[in-house]
Amino acid sequence: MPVRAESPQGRFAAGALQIDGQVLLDADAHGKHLLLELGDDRWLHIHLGIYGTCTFGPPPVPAPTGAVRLRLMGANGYADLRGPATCELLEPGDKKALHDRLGPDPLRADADPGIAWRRISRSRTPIATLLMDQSIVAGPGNIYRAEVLFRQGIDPGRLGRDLTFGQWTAIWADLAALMADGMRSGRIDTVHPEHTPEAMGRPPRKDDHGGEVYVYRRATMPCLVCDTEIATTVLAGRNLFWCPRCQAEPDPPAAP
DNA sequence: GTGATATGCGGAT
DNA sequence: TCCGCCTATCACT
Repeated sequence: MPVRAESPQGRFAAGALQIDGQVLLDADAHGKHLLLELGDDRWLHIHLGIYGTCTFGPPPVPAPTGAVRLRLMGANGYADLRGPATCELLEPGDKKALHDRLGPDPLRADADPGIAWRRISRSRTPIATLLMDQSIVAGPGNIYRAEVLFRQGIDPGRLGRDLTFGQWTAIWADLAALMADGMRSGRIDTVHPEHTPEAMGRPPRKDDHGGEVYVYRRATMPCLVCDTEIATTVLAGRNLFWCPRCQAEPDPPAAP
């Protein structure tokens, strides 16, 4: 079944023309990169970046609203892509180069966390920064890095080489579980059932990013577990959040 | 209406 | 380390 493609916004008009009428053969994802196979070893490469969205709807296909970079239409509905950082057609061989520059993805069956550990265990960079480096681990972003470090009680400023293998194994397993859950639900929830506001007898929360979290964007709010004020700082241009008490380790590293 | 902000990242400095 | 990309949303006038 061929797919219809168009670029109402116009910025991907040439690409949409090449896609229009082709059969989508396969889909692949590595970290934050989505890849759709078009045939002849050609793949459509999409990365949403920080702004991008992809929305889906059933037929009938409505007039596009907003800046729709790419609209794909099939028998069962349509998909609208807005504001992606990347929307391009890859030439043969480009896909392999993409995989090669990305670290293991906790959601992929072929992922080898040992490859990431080799980099992390030799690094003098804070673990909170390493977890955002897609060439080390592919997939986690600013929410998961803050939340997984909280859940594992790890100081974000701890250097990669000061992390124990056990801590890394726990981080990896937790990321795999959290991200798989996020894929299923379409939102990021990281709070254990016993720490939900209801279970703790607290008023309901109003986080605006969609999910229940421990520390992300909760600066100056009390920690859900110990009531300590959540700390925040800008690390490598991104807002980092952590609980100074729950994530204080016996051998205190410098603040990030 | 205006401005700040956002689950990211590449390139310039 | 900072800037800019690119779009939508929300708080605030």
